[in-house]
Amino acid sequence: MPMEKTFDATEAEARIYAMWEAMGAFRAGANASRAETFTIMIPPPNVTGSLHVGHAFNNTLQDVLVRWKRMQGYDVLWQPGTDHAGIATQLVVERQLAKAGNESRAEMGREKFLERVWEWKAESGGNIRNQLKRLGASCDWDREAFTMDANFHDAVIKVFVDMYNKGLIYRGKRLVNWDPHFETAISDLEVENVEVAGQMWHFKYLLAEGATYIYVEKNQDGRVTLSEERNYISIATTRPETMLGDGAVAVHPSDERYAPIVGKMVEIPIANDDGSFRQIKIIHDDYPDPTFGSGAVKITGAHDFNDHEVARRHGLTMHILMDTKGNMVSHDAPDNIVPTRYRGLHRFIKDGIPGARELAIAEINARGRAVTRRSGFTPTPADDIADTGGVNPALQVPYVEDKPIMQPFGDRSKVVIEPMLTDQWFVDTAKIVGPALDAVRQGRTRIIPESGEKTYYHWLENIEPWCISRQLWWGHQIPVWYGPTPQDGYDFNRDYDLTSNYKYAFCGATFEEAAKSAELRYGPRVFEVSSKEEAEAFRGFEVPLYRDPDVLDTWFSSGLWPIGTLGWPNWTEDTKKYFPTDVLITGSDILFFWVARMMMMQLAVVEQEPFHTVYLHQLVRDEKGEKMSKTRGNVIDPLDIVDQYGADALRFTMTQMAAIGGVLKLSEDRIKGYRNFGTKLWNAHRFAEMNGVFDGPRPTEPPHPTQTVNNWIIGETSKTLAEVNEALTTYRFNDAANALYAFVWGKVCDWYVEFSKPLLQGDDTTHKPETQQTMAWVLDQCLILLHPIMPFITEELWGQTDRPKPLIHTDWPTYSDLTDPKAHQEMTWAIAMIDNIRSARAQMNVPAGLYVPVLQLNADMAAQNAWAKNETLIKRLARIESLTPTTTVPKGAITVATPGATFAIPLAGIIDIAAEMARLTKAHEKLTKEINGLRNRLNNPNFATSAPPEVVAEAQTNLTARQDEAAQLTGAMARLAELG
RNA sequence: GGGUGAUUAGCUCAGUGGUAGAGCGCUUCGUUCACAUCGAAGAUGUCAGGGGUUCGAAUCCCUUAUCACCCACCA
Repeated sequence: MPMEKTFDATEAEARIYAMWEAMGAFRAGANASRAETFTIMIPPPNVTGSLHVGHAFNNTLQDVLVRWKRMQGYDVLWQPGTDHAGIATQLVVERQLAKAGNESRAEMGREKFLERVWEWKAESGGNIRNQLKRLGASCDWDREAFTMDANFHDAVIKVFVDMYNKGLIYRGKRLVNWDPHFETAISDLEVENVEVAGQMWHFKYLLAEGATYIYVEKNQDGRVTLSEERNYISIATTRPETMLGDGAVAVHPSDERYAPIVGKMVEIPIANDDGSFRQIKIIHDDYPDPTFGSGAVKITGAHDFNDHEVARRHGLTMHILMDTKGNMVSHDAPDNIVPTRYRGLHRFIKDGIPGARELAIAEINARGRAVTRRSGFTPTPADDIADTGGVNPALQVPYVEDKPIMQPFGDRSKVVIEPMLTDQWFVDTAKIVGPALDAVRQGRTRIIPESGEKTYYHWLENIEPWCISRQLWWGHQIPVWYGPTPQDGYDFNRDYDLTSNYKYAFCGATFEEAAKSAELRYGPRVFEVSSKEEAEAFRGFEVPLYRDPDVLDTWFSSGLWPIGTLGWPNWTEDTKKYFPTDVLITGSDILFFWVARMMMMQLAVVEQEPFHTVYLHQLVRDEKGEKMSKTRGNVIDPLDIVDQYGADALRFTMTQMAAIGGVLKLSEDRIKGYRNFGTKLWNAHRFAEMNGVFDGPRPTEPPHPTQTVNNWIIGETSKTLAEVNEALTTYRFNDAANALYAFVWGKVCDWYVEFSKPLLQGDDTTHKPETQQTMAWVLDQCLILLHPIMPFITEELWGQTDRPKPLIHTDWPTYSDLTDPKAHQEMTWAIAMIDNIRSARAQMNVPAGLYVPVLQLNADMAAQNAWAKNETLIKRLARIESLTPTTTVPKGAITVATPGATFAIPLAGIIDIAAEMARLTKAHEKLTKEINGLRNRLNNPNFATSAPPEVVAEAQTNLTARQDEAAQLTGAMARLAELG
């Protein structure tokens, strides 16, 4: 049955993928003919996720490598799987519950809620897998892993316990980024700063007991610009509500303005419940910048990262002002410093309800402790902010503020992050960072592009402790149980997050394990309870231990992805065989989140690098270079592309654009272009089929034909193989795709198929069969070489004939350079001649279909030979009727100069002499320019002595050739001039 | 503030010392003869500006400008 005119991607892709799966084509070790392994771990997408263009790009590149290596006979494992994605997943399920009007998470309790999450995972966790399949991803799906699988969980817990026992994990009260919406700590890396128009307020902090000082301000020349007696220090802040927790006011030691009052006390301008004002000290610290604001900074140790450092240096009390929801704390504990009227208020205006900030401003304003603007400040209309709630606008200064926002990953909401002083678990990264740095520095792991290494060093060399606890339910629960501290009694009645109440911690993979160490302290009286409330209820009985309710940061578990998916902590056959893996392919945006952590953790756990190469690919943007986002409405859904143009077109486009570095701007026009490429390949096969090329057996070895064209295309094929190998070895995916595009379209279709027509369509008993054989072989090579990038259409074309194996398991070729130098030279000449004749004809408006007689004025041996051997082909492609040697050129002929030969096409009456003269002049000018350039180089004595000989020789050859051509043109112009 | 990278054809981008490239778009011509998802021909460049190294620079160095991203951030 003859082939269809085009490839039906939708129908064929599903059928072919099913065929591959049915035969187990993707299984680890499938088609392995050698012992070496090649392992890639998929960067696990969120289990909540659906495929976006970033995934499509990332997985296309992985699949290209995997298919290439599999065809080469490596024992290939591409390990798929998904990440449980703590926050994102918990949120999805919570929203679902709310939507369905179910009990909330809090109402249903931890156990029941987790059941719901697992149910949800079972229902929709497989979406992304099916989407990856549509792309053609050849993962070993039988091994699909999940970061909450039982074995993976064991690995995670074991690592926690080991690291805990080695002192690499500790619990501490630290200032962390706090998400008041989810009420959990988040990683520094998850915070994104967004510029917003904010305000800065200036307030007077009065000196205690009516003290005064002379405030002197100087300009840069040291001249006094202001000198007055003051009883206050001016403090600027963007967050007035935090002044309730101030521990001091800091000024820079070099700041002369405040030298007289350092060490004195000032009053916080918000009254305590009893009407008094809390007093704090003015201290010296290097942190304040004397040139910014008033140069004096209020220090709120519990709610600002910089202030926190200052407070620690000076041993200041850190007053916690807010609860886990971002409201002012309302409990009655004696250490609550918040005045009664502020308790329970949100920290700032929300839903139109004024919060602590607005109340504070109003009170301060009423007391006249706002600082009016100093001279030199010109108010603008923007200063009159609408929602000031009766506040004197004079004391507000507009200010561009960087607000920390929860990074808008997936479904997470944007919420302003609050620095919070809480008890959290940390990895002491400084202790494990060394091997991860050395691995890259010493080249055991290479990062591509190299700039990634610099970024990697920069971050790791300045690494901060890693907060790994999250106040969520969905995730790996921290394997630590708390027991009572004897001196505190059984005191669990304080707020878990907001107190420094120490509890004895016992770590173990299971309760039994943790209990063993607990018994060393308490004796054999411990038992497990499910919560601290329950522990409280058992006060006075035996010793109740309750498990830390927090879970581990998702990145802590995904940091173990390479080894955890391979069976570790057991050293299984798989672990031994496939670990360490080979290459990690991922976006540069998760270099710190994930790559650096995998390096640190694998090295800490098994002292091996998890992979030898990290390829950081571009981030995908829209055609304008903007991030794709739902709000911008510029999202390209890769599955829409697959539906419309087929997976191969998308894959080829992405591969072709995968240059090293930069961003990838995806546009639909390109995809369309590469869909056309598939059609072109398809039609070349159609041509072959119609010409009996596939009638005989397919040659598996390069044929040895007699015809120049056949030898030529075999040589070109071998060059392409070398280019593709080189490109993929060096991760230059775009080079591989471009080499194939240029070969298949530019060489095979544009020239070889055309050249082959007279041979195939004649009935010569040697030329025809050898051309059929050669074309069959060449087209097979096209399919093989393209398969890693365009697996579907190539497999479909491969299957047009009976084959021993499907293409996916066909051996990647190993032949080396098959170029026949004579064939190469002849074809180069023939192509140049055809190009030149076509060009001259087109420019002189010779009808395209018209066969013309051509006169040969002169030709060197090579040219004569090339003509003689390929006369039929050249005549057909250049539309030449006959070639006649001659010494005289008739009137009204156009001249065509070609390497080593000059031709004339007599076109009396057809041509326009002026146009021909213009054409020749233009060509001559171009040549002259080149000749001058070459001559200047060669005439420079330093060139001959300094440049490599082959460069000099090449320049000389080029010069001779150009001069030759120019001379021919000059002759033609002279003849033409005689006519005119 | 620190870091990294970018600036090449109308557009999107390759190109790490040896005659400036691709795709798309554009212009002209052309469909019985694999393919109009096509073919043939053509036009288009101070390789951001300035300086330096070199026989030779889009490429290496310095500098200026603009832009992008990452990290840290001024209360």
